[in-house]
Amino acid sequence: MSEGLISTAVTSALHEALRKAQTDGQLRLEVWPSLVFDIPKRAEWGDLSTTVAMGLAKGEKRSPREIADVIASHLQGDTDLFDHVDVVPPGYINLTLKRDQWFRVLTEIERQGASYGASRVHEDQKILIEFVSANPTGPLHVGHGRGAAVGDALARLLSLTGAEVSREYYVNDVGTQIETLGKSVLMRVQQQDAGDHDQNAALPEGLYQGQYISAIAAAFMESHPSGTRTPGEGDAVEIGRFAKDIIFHDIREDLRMFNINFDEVFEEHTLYDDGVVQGALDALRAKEYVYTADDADWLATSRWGDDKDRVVKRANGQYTYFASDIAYHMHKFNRGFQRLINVWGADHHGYVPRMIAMIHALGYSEDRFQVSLVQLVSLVRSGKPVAMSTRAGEFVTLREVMDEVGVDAARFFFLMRRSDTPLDFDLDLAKRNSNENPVFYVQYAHARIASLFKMAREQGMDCPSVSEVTLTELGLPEELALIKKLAEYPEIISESARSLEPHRVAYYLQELAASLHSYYYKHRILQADAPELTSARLVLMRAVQTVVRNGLAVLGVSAPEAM
RNA sequence: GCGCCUGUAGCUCAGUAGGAUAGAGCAUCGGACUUCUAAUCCGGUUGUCGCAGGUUCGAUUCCUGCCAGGCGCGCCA
Repeated sequence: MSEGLISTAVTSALHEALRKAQTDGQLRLEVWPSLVFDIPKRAEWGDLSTTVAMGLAKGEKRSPREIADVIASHLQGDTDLFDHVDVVPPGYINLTLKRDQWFRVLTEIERQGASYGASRVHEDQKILIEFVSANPTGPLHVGHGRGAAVGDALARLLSLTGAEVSREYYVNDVGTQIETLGKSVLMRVQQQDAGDHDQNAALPEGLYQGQYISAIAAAFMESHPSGTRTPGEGDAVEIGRFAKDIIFHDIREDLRMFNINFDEVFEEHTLYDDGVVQGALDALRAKEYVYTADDADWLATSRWGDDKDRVVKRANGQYTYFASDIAYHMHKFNRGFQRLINVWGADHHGYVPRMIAMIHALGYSEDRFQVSLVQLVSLVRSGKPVAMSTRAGEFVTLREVMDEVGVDAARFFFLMRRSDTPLDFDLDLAKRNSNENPVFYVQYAHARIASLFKMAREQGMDCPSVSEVTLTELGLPEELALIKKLAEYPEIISESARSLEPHRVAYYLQELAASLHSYYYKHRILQADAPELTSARLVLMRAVQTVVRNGLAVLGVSAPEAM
């Protein structure tokens, strides 16, 4: 788990201390403990602390205090690393590092630049992240936007931690949906053809209601000039395909504008065209996981904890969506992906157990499949919720939100809460240019530093490299606090990637920005009469800027040079 | 009825692979602009971590039961 420079050094020191205690016969260590550090809540508890002694007490049959003393005595020998080591009841070991150790962080950030935070925790994993996958029957709404932001951030996090990641969009283009879409457009075409221009009249229950249907109808009539005949029922499928192409084109356009690009768009119909569905079901039938009952075909998902078995082929001969999903996920594994991550709306959570059962049926371990559930977004304006009703087609589109608040604010807001909790998206707040707005606050930290460098250049100062400055000039508590914050970043990234929780990065950035603003306000950086101090501070500022930029990049938010 | 998620300060939310006196932003009150961006900063106030048990040296975190809210429970997609 330890990925940062400091924690790597401290972990190996602790490991060494335990090993020595063992060879000296002071500790038995029949089970080797996991070496975990916390950042203490209070400064007087040191830079890092570990509860390892408390965990060992039972196995060693000694008090945590005694064990902590033994470990601490060995750690104290490492005078390069530790300034001092304290043991505090009931058995905490609190570590305070030499200031020089913290300065190494600045060297590391300068050396790694945009790669600072990267690691190899997911090395050799080939991961497929499927997200958005909205049906091409209407424009993307804000909920899709949140899923898009989350999926993309997960992709960035996982590839930053060493995985080979593919972003994929699955298009449901089989079944009744496209036909329903076709019927919806057809009705508007017929209306318009009959000279009825009241496009607000509701369509029958079950059809798509939005304004975009009328627009597509108009486009259809333009490309299929009338005069020959009025389109009828038989044209629904053709019109459906026509509409799907337009809608999907617009979806891709919205996503491009939202700064999200997919490596692959996977169309459901190819699973049927290429016999993948049939092949998957045959294979499962050979293993006796698929059986026939009541004229339908079932997958025995209850074998793996699902409430009941699930139909894959209906009595009327049609396959269910689940059948496509089985084939699709088998196909994902067959393409060489070790790990599959699906980002879904939380309203689909009931579908997860049968998916997990299916993964077992296909012969894979369930830890190779994860679903990240993304909860609803409610828009708030002037303190009041914005009315949204999918039924009446009155949803707010992703495009509208992007147009109103901008891509950066939208992405940051979608990612600043844990994705499995509902999100209140305050449109007024997202547009505000003040510290109340977290996106602004973080971006401003970056811009502020950029502006500082501009000013420095105007005064003939370039930002020096770490090796050229006297780092001991950085003696203020706020400076050390900033460096410690920067040192945390690699762990934030690896934890965020491990737990599939990008919001941790958003929180971290707000904390880092707060430390920066506070420091910047209190202490002047450019001081003509103190060139050594100025140089050291510029180096620190550049490190902060690098980390802010890197963190924003994980969220897909820009880091402006000026605001 | 069954299942999943959620319940932490007035509001919006972090924190929880068990650890020390539970945090942030907003709101509110009071301060700071001869300054590299005051687009900012500093300080004060705020808690039965839904309730009740259990496991543990130690529980907001794990287990059980309840309460409240959301979502889901088709040979729909």
